[in-house]
Amino acid sequence: MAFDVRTLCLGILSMGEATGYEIKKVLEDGPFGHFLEASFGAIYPALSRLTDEGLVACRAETHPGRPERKIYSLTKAGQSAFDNALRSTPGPDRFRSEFLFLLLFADHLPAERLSELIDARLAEYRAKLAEMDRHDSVALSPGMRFVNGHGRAIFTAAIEYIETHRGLLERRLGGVAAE
Amino acid sequence: MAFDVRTLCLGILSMGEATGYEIKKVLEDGPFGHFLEASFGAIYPALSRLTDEGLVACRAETHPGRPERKIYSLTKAGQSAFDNALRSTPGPDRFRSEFLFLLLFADHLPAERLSELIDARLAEYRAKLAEMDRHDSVALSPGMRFVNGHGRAIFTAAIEYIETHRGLLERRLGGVAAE
DNA sequence: AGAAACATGTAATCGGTTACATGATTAT
DNA sequence: ATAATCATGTAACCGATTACATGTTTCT
Repeated sequence: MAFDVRTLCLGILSMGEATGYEIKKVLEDGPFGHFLEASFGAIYPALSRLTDEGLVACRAETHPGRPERKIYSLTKAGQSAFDNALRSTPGPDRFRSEFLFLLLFADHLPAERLSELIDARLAEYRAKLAEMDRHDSVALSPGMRFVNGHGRAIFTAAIEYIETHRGLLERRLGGVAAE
Repeated sequence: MAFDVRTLCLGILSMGEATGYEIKKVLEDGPFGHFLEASFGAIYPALSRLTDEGLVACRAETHPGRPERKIYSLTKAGQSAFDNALRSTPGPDRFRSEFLFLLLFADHLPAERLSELIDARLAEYRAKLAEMDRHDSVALSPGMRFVNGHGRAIFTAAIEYIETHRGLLERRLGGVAAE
């Protein structure tokens, strides 16, 4: 079994019951947000299918005048399916960056725009880092703390690298050799 | 225009003419390999379409008894299409890691298997790092050097983090508090 | 008053992977 | 001998995104 949205749902539900909406939120704002994501259009159908297959159970809370709140939880079959998925060897990490692709061709860009781009990205990274710092003050399992720390380590390294080496791209007409 | 395989091909061809096969190789082994990839099944159709649209030109070398070698190069229209694509704002970085997902549930895993997994991943990261060090000794454009250095910075940080914090996952029964 | 959060779901579309098909040459 | 590299292409399939459809409640 691959680590697709279904497995993702199983994993999140193994931490406790949740609705589709909450799964999406935890993926967006939780300590996994920097390396996991899924859209509603993927989560809801996954949850239905998982229910049909008996891997999750669904309890509905009805509030008149609005959509039901469907609270999902892992069944025993779901637990063992997930433990099974956990036994498979994880595939390679995938990192794709349009930003880095752009920087490859930094010399095709106006200097001003290049600097803007770098500043903006740096700001985003700093914001993510701050978010991760916030996560760390919340009570987390060892796995989550490790993973959150990993994210912090990587973003810190990226920021530091970009800050100290951006001159390589922005200094167009030679000059003092750095590093 | 998004940064899809077509744009990727345009970008690589802007560095010089190449065949589909070579584009794939440069993506696999070149200094971009850690954040860009594409399969033959995506590259060849992209190149055909780009030819139909007049963004690349194709010159075929025929060698009797084997498939033609089709050498592609950017046309002027292709160059401006690429410069145009470069003007668009890059989307967010996407990083997905099944490995990290697995570590989230480290407590569900047998201790031995966990250690194996970490060791294996560490070895892979070190191999990638060594590859990047090799790339750096080759003459590279500033953009490529920056990007290659960025990869090195990130992999170095990841390795160091995992090495110094793996105890958080492997030490199951409490013990000395670290960090 | 208006935006954002809460809440679920479907359908069209898409970009891309995987597997298949073919076959010569070169290195181990 | 056998595997790897060179070399191009097609077709089936897939997982997922985006946009759409709907409607309440709460915050600003």
